Amino acid sequence: MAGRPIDHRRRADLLDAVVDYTVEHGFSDLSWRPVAAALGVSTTTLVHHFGAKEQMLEAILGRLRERLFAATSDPSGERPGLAAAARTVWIRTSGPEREAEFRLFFAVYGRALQAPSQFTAFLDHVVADWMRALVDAQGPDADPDTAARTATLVIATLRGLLLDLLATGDRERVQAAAESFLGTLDR
Amino acid sequence: MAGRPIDHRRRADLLDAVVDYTVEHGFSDLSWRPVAAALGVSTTTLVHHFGAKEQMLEAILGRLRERLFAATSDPSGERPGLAAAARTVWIRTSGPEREAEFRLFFAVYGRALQAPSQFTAFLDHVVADWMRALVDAQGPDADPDTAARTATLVIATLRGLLLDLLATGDRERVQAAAESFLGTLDR
DNA sequence: ACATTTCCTGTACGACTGTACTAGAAATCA
DNA sequence: TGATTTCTAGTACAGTCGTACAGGAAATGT
Repeated sequence: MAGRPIDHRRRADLLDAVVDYTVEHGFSDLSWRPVAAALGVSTTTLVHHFGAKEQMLEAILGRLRERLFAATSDPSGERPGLAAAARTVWIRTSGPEREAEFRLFFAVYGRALQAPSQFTAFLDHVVADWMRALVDAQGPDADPDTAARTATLVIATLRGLLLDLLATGDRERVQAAAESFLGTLDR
Repeated sequence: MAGRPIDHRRRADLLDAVVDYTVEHGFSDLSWRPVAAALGVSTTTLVHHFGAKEQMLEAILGRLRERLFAATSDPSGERPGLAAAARTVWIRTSGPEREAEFRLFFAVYGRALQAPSQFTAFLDHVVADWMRALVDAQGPDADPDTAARTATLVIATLRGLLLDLLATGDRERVQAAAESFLGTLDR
């Protein structure tokens, strides 16, 4: 009963590097050998830590979700109301810092829609996570149905605007539409 | 100066069948041999008619765009106003008949965002086509800037809602949000 | 020191990829 | 009929894919 202990940090570091590579090089053509070459390790090292390729994809998606959630969620425990929460989310998602990660996000989203059984974890969270946050932002006194309807609308609009921005790069037009929408939430 | 004439209809029929296959089997793993087997032809037949694989992908995307545009655009030359136009678009896009095609649409959209240089034709049209239609629906007297802003918002919201619907299948919640949004356009 | 487990590598194998090449059948004009 | 072009199929080739296998180095408990 002994042996070398499992190095969990090693796997976490590798996963972070793999996610970085995926964000930059895309997700559809991902394969062991180019990733391993970019990280300076052998393909068998990656196989050893992640098992099958499908398991590595799951790990990548989970890590990506952690990153995007951490980047857009507000660490402060305050409850600033729906309008302010939506405005914060838009500012953080539309900024150029997270652009590459959101391109990957939508690439995964689209692929998940065509192969739902292979991306159940992603699809279960892709709407529910933000729904929870935006419903909470409306306070405990809001009517649940209208709160859900409003949260749905906010998520859809902001994501649709982000799709437009990433596709066209026309920040001026998209930003004007976003401000118009966010303005309606203040009332 | 003779020879067998080029059979353009043959290519068009093959393309339609290939698009059908792509809608059903997805777009990321598309390759010659499975498609040819499904159509009952040889791989070299497909190569002969489409050239390189990248050219076939372009042809598929173009044909898909024609289908979606024909399915959502209103053949009547009337000008029913923005609210009615948006409502028509939502009804036609959210119906279950076109679900598989829109799953493919978003899969292509996501992939195009990660490899923009390979999908310039798609990205050039993905917003502009609907923009033109929704700006026209507002009539020639509308202020161009506000018309563009409103059209941008309508496209983004409807596409975001469609993303939600396809991901969650929660038609009741999404439909309620859509009606709430479409109601604001009537004023 | 020794057994045991993990970490990492190199190699190998079958499956699949895009596509170039060859060749026969079909359809046209001269 | 004959020349010419298209259509279709079969074959082959180099490359990539995921991953199974064997073995050496490192790190632990006994």
